[in-house]
Amino acid sequence: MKKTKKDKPKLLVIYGPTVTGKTALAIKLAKKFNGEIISADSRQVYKGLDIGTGKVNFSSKVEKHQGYWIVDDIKVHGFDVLNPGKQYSVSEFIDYGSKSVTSITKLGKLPILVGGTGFYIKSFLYGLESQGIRKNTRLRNSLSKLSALQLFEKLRKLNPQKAASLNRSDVNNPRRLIRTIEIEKSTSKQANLNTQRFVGKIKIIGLTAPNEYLYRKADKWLEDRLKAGLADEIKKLMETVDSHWLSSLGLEYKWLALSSLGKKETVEAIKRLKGDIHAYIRRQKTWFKQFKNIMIYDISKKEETELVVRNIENFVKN
RNA sequence: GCCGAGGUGGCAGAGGCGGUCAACGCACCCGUCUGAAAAACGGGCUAUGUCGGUUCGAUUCCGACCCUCGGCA
Repeated sequence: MKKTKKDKPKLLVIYGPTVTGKTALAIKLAKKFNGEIISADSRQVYKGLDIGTGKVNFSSKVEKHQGYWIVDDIKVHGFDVLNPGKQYSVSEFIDYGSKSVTSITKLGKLPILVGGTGFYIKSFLYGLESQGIRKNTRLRNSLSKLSALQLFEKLRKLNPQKAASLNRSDVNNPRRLIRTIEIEKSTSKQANLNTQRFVGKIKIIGLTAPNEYLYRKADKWLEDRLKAGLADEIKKLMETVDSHWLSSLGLEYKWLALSSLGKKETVEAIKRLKGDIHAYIRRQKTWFKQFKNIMIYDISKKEETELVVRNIENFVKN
């Protein structure tokens, strides 16, 4: 059978800051439109990070597998992909996501990409040119001792134009500078440039709400997770995983690890954690403008949430 | 009531022996983003308790008042 235009793959994307109910909506939509979910979340990929990453609501029926969960009878790809302590990156996400989309599409189902990691979603949809340029651990180790200023000088010698093009934020950002140098030093730079991206019909739904609304919801969410054993989850992880790795994850894994180690009073840690979550919500919101043709809905307004389903109905039937 | 200490931005808290004062952190707001992205990084916001006095000039010196915290009663 020949493929017609109708066979062009479709992808539904749901993006939004934490606590906007992305997963719950995705599950609802997956049931309604015969879909499967792909989690675009840099922390949910780890096994054992369940409560803190909010993989699912407590009321959901869950069946865990390596690399995916079945939640309320819906398959969610991208959970428990690797063990805690390991490194993950966008590049791996792109590969994983592509494979998942392909396999879901083959089943005749609708792939639904949902997550709060804007960088992953953007790269997946529009491509990541430098994807082929791998990380160079030895180089990174030696560069990690240098200051941002020193790194910048190094980059300027390698590629003055590139150095001059950096914005004020990146000039002071050691991590970004190291990566930029890494790309410059890559011997097969041109050959490795990759322009692969998702090809097909895309529908992007953004979920949001006013800051204060999300802050309140996030604080409540955290209190609930604490009652549900979040601290124990982290203590358990600390038995097998380096605490530096844990705290490099940020948010709950950082602050509760610190308090568990006695480096911070628990009350203080929770307070700071809430502040960090609020800041994270703000940062996530700035990603909305990175997506083309995104339709943004305010979840604090009931009318708008009803529009979402209708909107997607059109996309699916098209 | 008396004695002592003190009142600095939304909070916390430095400094300043009179000269556009005003750090850092937290909160809040805005932003950056091509292999760590819940990371990393950039920018912004608001202040000297009140009223007088001395002085060219007061956040800094003097006085009164108000308030807070200790101690004595």
